[in-house]
Amino acid sequence: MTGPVITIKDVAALAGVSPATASRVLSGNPATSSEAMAKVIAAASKLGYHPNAQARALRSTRTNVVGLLVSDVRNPFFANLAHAAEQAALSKGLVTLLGNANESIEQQDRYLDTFISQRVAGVIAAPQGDGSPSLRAVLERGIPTVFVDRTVDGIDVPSVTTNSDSGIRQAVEHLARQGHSRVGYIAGPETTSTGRERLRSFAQAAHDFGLSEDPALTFIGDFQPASGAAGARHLLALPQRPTAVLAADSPMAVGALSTLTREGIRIGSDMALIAFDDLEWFPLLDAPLTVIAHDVEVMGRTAVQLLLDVIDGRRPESVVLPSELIVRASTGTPPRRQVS
Amino acid sequence: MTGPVITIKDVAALAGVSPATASRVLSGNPATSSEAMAKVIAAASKLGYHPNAQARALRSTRTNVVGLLVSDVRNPFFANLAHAAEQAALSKGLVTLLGNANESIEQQDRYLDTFISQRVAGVIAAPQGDGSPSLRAVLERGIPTVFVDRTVDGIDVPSVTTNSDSGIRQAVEHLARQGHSRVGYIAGPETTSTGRERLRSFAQAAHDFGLSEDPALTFIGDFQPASGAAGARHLLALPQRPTAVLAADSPMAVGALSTLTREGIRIGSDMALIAFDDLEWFPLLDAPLTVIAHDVEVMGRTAVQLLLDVIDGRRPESVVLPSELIVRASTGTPPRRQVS
DNA sequence: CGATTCCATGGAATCGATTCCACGGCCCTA
DNA sequence: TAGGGCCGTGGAATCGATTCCATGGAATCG
Repeated sequence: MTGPVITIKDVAALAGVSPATASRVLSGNPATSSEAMAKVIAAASKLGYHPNAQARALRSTRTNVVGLLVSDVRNPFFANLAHAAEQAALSKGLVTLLGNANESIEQQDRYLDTFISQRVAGVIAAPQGDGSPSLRAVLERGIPTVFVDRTVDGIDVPSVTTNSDSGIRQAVEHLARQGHSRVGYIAGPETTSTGRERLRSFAQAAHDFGLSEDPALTFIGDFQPASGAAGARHLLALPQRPTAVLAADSPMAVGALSTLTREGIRIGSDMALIAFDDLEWFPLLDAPLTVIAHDVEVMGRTAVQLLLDVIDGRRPESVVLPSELIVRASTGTPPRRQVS
Repeated sequence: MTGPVITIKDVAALAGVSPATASRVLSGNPATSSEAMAKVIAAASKLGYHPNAQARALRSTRTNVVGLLVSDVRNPFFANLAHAAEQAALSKGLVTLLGNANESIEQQDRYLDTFISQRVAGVIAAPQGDGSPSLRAVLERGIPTVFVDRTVDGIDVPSVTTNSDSGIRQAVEHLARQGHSRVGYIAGPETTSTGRERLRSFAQAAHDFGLSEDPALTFIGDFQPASGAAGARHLLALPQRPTAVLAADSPMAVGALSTLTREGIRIGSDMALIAFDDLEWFPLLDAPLTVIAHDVEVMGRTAVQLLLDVIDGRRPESVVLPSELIVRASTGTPPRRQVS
């Protein structure tokens, strides 16, 4: 069943050199003669040698594995982020161990513990909560870490995040100009920095642009589709319905959209809708969706670059990427006069 | 910078036992006294001990890491599959190393080599091509392997796949009944088993139900959005346009949808459209999309179960899951009479 | 031409855990 | 009471690679 295991000794024996020399050749150490190099390489490929990463990592205390912790790969934002980061890492010779926290702090910690045990070269995380024990353990061990998309208050590591505030202000201003005064907001969970920040931005902008500050207009969701649907149901059940809805991420926007559509409400005329995050199919909807967009691709690549900087002992500055409003038909028409 | 590294010796010393005993306690070996157990556990948690997975794997030649190779996490089908498999694996105590082949055989091999070097406990792969060297190396080493979604001709490993044929026949029959006779097909690449099988099913069904067998109606894409758009452009440029289009996966369907919409073609009335794979937002489109659906969740869980069987030395039967047509408005109306 | 430096090489220690093996204490039975 | 079996424990070997250190031969310099 299990084939023969080829070790570096087998390679060395076939090449007629010592394991030490074989190791030097195979790990690119310059102190080797070209003839030894040729023989070792020939022997390795002849035997189909695959170095044992465990043994290598154990001795050299270095690995080429980075841990990437996201909250849910089914969220296209994180799928794209994971893809971008993974491709960027690969191009630098690093492979990615993907952890899915499932928006759960417990699962997040489970993966962080795994990352520690695997002695990963670094961690890129979209963290939750406010500094779980496992997250602190990662940092205490000095494992190079960067945050992506989200941060944790009081933990000072380099990060790449989106400035949600500008996009949200643009969105609120846009709605206010269209004549909306009651705008529902489906927020992310308060255990995430993005959930908190976007809510704060929305509240501030609503105040600044003279929208209703009725607390019932805010529904706290969990960044997943079902809570978007729940949020929409909540907003529809209010005695005074909002005329526009802003959702703090795209899965919740999809959930809300689904509920609104099922209730026979026409997006763009009966109700305006704006999503945070742009997806490639949002323009294809009946009423193409107005969104607050940001560049996931750049975010992923930047996170890898920051991590490499940290690994190399530098102390890179955090990066904040812009967000901007893209107006489409879902906010195309002014609100109907309130029948009330 | 780097914190102190806690080894099992430190734990043993604090607990007042030998490293051997500490190891037995920490790895659940029953041959330990309850007092030793208590002391070791107390010491380990006091020191914040995280076992070195490398050392453990090196000695015991077992790991709790499984490699999951998909072609593109940005494809929601694979994102959902990865999520399902990862959650199922996690519940069995396994963590997942995710590889993204990006529909490229070269990247696929790169990850497979990494899996070998990492000495993963098993591999779940959606393979490409026909048995690349790295794939053969995985199998020759006796690494437990299962295929998911796709297979490779001539390589006999347990797999969990979808019976696309039934769904495609239903789709073709449905279109034929609606009066369509020229149906365009945007196929997957011939380097994948799903690409080949679905094309074969479509051709056979087109023949059986009396549709045009004009080869120009088939466009070979690569399962990615851009090729769906290219396929749509190709079909629109034909002297005799088709009245319906079937796309072999959802990203290509989205690409096609995007092009068709931009060209001012109304889905459901000017042109029927069917996608393979159902996404949660497909019902939300202007013309909700008719799809051939299958259960990704079950596929992911089943793949993990098969892999565990193989790891335990059993020889499980491959599983074939059903697919079925879900009719929505995108194929709602019969084709317009050909103006030609 | 002798002394010094340089460099490729091999031997052996090492990383941190697991596990084989031997040992000693205890209980049970003859 | 003596002998056999059982069980928890510690010492030491081991996994496969890297890397320190010593060595010997070639090259360089005065």
